[in-house]
Amino acid sequence: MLTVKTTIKDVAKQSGVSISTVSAVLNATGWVPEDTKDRVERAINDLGYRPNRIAQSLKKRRSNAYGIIVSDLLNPYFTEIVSALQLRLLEGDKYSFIFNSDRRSDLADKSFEFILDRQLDGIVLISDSVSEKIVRKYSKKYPEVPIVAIERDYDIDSVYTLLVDSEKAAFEATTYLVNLGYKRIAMITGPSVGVGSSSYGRLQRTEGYTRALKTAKLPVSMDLIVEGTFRMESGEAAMHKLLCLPKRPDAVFAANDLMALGAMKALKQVHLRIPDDVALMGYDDIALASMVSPALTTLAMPKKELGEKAAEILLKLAAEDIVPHDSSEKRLKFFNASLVPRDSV
Amino acid sequence: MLTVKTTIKDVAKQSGVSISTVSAVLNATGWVPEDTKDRVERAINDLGYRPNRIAQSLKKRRSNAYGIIVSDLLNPYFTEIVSALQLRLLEGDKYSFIFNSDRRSDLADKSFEFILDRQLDGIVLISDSVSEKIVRKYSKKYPEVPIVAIERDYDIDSVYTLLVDSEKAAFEATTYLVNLGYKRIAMITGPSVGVGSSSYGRLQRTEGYTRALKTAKLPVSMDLIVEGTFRMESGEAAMHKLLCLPKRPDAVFAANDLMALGAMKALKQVHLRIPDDVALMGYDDIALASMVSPALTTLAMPKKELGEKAAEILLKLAAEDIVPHDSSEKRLKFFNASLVPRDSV
DNA sequence: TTGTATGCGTTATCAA
DNA sequence: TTGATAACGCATACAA
Repeated sequence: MLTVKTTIKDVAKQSGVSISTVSAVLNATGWVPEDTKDRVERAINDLGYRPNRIAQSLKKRRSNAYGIIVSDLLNPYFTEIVSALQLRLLEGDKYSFIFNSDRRSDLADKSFEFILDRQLDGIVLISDSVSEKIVRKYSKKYPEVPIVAIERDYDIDSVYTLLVDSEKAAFEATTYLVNLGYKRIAMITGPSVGVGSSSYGRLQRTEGYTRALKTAKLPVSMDLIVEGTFRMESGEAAMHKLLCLPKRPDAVFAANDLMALGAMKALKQVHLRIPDDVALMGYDDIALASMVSPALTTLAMPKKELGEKAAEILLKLAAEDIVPHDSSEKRLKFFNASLVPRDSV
Repeated sequence: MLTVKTTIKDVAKQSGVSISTVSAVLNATGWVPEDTKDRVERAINDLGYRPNRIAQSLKKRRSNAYGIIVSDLLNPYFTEIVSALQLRLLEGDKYSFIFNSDRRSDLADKSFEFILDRQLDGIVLISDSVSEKIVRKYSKKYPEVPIVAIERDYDIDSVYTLLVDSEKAAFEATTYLVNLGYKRIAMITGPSVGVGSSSYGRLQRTEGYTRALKTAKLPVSMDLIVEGTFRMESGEAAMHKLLCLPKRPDAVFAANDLMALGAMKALKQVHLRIPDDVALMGYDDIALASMVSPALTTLAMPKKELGEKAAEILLKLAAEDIVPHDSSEKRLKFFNASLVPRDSV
């Protein structure tokens, strides 16, 4: 857009100094005497001058801004992570842009390229928005742009990876149900194809569930494992499917809260009591989980910690002004999800 | 970040032509013979060349990208609008960045400046994230950058404004409750200070409620009007306050769904039945409203339409390549919210 | 048809 | 201390 510009040149003319002097006071580089500094600052104010960030970026080859790619803005799990991440970044005086790929991986890949082409200083990938192929390609092409992946294990050395040990958490959750005496524990899993299928936690959660059943010498029945999409409606559909079974489950473990909420709706529709008829366990601990009734027992993902850790990695790298691979920072970090007992179990 | 660059120059050298030829094939301007075009394209591929968008922006003075500012990413109402907006923009081959001001108006203002300084091609403000003062200042300073405001009436001529007639909707909703025989209808309003207080719908909703009561010759009691923050917890707190009244309300109209959900939790805590003991009406129709139990009766904000309309205004302006004030487009557009009867009333 | 030269708004180097 | 001036990577008017 054709911007009416008041450039550094105008400021220089107005204050009767050269542009390099103006630049010096703007960036606090070099020493400028108080009086000229005042003159320049007044000129800046009078003209309402603001440095053109695009020109700055072109010259400095850094933008002071980061990109965040998320696959589904409608899932509170993501927005809760993003909120923490952005806030922490802002405290470090860095801006961030959010890209929502809206569950379409082609968009995620395009966004990823777009970010890189705009020379953002770093990028955070949450869950499985961007394909491994693209990340691999660009991490090689732009080795100096740090990439932080949350809940996605790219198996690319240069990528900072934050994972949650979901297998353990799911094992504990399922064992908890077992110990309470539930015998037919069903699971609503994440999708095996499409968005969400490559998130780190997806398989892990199912594996933890399976291991717990085996450990407890309970049968693992394929009938009791039904696949969802991580979205609410899919939880509802999955629950209906489970209710059609000749012998319905007495407990259901959903791979995320949204699906658990969907399952809750399905149960209420057929007037089954929670937890008396069917117990319900979710995963994520989104804000909503404690608001519904009965309040949802779930596994708390360390969303705030994940977001903040990602921000801190980025901020540290920026402060050290080093290329990612030279950092002393460990590249792989594990977090834990913890059980939050509420009324639905 | 020090990007290893393969520039247009490298491509030119590799393919044995000049940079202007490369630029010509890249931008499809001018006529380049097939064979040289092929050579250039092969070189681009071999080198993995990608145009530097920052340099492009600096030169072309447009970035092909838009900024979206939102005050609370955790409120699904916003993300539902944003999703529709982004998708439509993408279909028009435009990118957009989301800024979440996280309910802090200072951040919103800073983000707004940041966007403008980065010469994004336009900006969408949702609800009341950015202050009027800042918008006024910059709309004057950058008259060529279109600004679209959703549910916020800035009273600045150049701003495209999309509003929903909430007074009418709230009137209808309240009248609906009256007609069903409810006599003590309470209202949980939006905040009179802080984030949300300047959103267009806030006062409107309360006014529609008041007018409906007056029309029905029902008393308007200040005790029955309690203020929330548009967040879930505030709805819970407000409901508790209402329940402490000597005579409790038989219906509650919350100014948004999130607060209605909070109120629902409060009611369940004290084992009051919905709608038998207390009926509940929300506003927004977020996805969740239909999932809770009882399903929430609410007023459907035209979120998709609002987002898409904003995108279309921007796309149209970009296509016409005209400055905003010369557009034939009407600058103020009203939408309607419609009643969605469900089980909670 | 292709190449050269200039400028977009900054920052940074180096003389003065 | 301050001021020219050369990049940054690209697009484009104009020349060849």
